[in-house]
Amino acid sequence: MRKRVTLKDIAKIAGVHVSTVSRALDSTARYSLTPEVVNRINSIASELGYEPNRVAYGLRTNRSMSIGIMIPDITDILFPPLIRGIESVLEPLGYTGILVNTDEDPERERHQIGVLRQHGVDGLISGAAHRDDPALLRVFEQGLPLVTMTRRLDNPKVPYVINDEEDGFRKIIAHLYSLGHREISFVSGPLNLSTGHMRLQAVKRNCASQGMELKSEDIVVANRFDESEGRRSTLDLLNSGSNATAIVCANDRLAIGAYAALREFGLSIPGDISVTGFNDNPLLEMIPPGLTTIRIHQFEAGATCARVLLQLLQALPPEKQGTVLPVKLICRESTGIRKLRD
Amino acid sequence: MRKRVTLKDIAKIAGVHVSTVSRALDSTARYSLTPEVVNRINSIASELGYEPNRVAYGLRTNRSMSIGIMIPDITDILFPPLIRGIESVLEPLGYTGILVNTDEDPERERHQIGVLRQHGVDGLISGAAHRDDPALLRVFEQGLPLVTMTRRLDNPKVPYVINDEEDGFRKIIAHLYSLGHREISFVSGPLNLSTGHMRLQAVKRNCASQGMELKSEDIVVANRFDESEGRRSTLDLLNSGSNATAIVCANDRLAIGAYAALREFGLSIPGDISVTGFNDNPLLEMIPPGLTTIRIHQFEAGATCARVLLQLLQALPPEKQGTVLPVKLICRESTGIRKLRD
DNA sequence: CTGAAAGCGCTAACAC
DNA sequence: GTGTTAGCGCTTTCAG
Repeated sequence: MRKRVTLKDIAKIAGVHVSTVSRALDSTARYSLTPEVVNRINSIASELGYEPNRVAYGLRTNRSMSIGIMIPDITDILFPPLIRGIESVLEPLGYTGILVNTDEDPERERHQIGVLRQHGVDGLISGAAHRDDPALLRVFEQGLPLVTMTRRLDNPKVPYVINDEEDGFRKIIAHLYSLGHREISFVSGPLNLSTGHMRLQAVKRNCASQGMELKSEDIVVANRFDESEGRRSTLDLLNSGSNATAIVCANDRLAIGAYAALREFGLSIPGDISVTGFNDNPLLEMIPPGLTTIRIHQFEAGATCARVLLQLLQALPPEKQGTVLPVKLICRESTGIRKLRD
Repeated sequence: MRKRVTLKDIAKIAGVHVSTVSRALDSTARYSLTPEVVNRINSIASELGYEPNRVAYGLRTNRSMSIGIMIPDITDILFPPLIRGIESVLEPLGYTGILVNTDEDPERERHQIGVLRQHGVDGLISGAAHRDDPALLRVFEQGLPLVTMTRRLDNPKVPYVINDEEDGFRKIIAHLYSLGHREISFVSGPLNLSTGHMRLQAVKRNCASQGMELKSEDIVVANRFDESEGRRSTLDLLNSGSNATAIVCANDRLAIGAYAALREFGLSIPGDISVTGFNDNPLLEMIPPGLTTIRIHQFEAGATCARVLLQLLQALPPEKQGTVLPVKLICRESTGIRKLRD
């Protein structure tokens, strides 16, 4: 491979010292040089196709200009837009992201954090946080800038950006109530994730305040936020002979699983039973009946995380520890007026 | 932030020289030391939570242990599995991936290549290659290990891993023929991409050899591999009054767009017209009618790319310049026997 | 305004 | 077997 051009190469040609070249190429240090020499050096640099060596820069300055992005699984349609959001604010500032998957496995997460450390990332954005997450907590305590995305730790000190789950389920419950539903069942996400936990709390609270029934037999907890668990959970619900007229799901993937289960039982949506989701995955519109759900701002969530991290990187105290992004109810065809009892 | 533990710290405690510590921690250099001192150093290192500084390592050895992964847009469901495939082989060897999006924009691609260079990536996997791609060609000529994924350059020297598009469309055309179809139309992908170009050639060739008609008016070229272009292209086709009884699409997303267009025309699939795709996106099964398509091995494609890159990194001549992965026909409900003319 | 020199943390000859 | 030394490419004091 052809050798890279270095400051030394430029210095030799320009007949100046490397430190002069370094200054000429650094917009904040340029001021101290003769414009003439700055121009000469710049033109030589671009002629030679000089690319600064960030590895050397990083060693010297202890800033790698890279940030770690941790995700449970990039294959989940939820995460790519978040990543683009992060990129949209970090890239213009010269940062690059190193992406790793944790598969919700704490051991793997620990390992990946080590890898990111070794690379000297300047900060960390985690979309893979668990409520109790010793590895992330240690990162935080060691002072490496960290913000969690879409999820949060139980520990309130760790900066986070999440969606307004409370408001989302308030809207869903109110919507169902207005359609005449008085007893619902809930397919919850895993409770070791803040999303799982908070959504369950939100549903309980809002049912109570609306005067809707949510029996404990009508709550089933999925082990993962995915279709197969959505199907399994819904089958459990159906087999238990519940009277609920609507199934509220903690996210869209669970709801799609619920569709499958209901189909197997020969029940129609929303004729026999209504179903709701959370997130508003883009492909949803193609899957009939269109799912009534809550739209979150994925791209914006990523971008906000990046902005918060940026403040942390500049050692500014973040404006606030946690940011809660607004959400919106999207009504489609999966919810209808309560079926009359026969 | 708490200062990182360095070799020097360990050396001081162990009462040896840094180079001794370096050797003790390097499994290939350990042999030259007393087992006793190796053990002592290792235990001190793990006690202190030593993490090697890859930036320093990289500067010294000129190997960053990172590889660049270029993707048009991570938001496209096609790419995440490829990335997991790459990761599955590179990660165990200690490599990490730096992911960048190009949005099919050559200028952005050029920029991202620069960024990756600056980070000193040891190699590059591009899923964003264009048939004529000066920027990638330059990377190749400069000797930076490079392999293109799922797509290839026209220049046959650049290593690539692609799917067997020829065989895929052979299977599709044969399938349609067996259902009685004799005249089809084709929604092609962009011709500046090898996938677009090769699929068009494959369809033409296989129609000819089967004795099926593919009029030039029955070919419409989409500007992007996405749903909106699939819809637009299909509308063009329908408005032109073609006699084709099946619409072959260059990928699944175009086919989903075709579904929308046909729905708007009040045509039923496959009653009035059959539709086929390519790729077999996982969510497809949920969208009725189930799309008949070609399944490619996404994860495996990524993994294969990584393996090829690994050979290149060890300066081994790759076993072959190009790898073509097998594909499989998946028959669902979007194809049926040819509608009888009225 | 520019040069000299030190050093970030690590590896790899080369000594002894 | 282990220590010494040099240096990867860069930034940043300190001189002059």
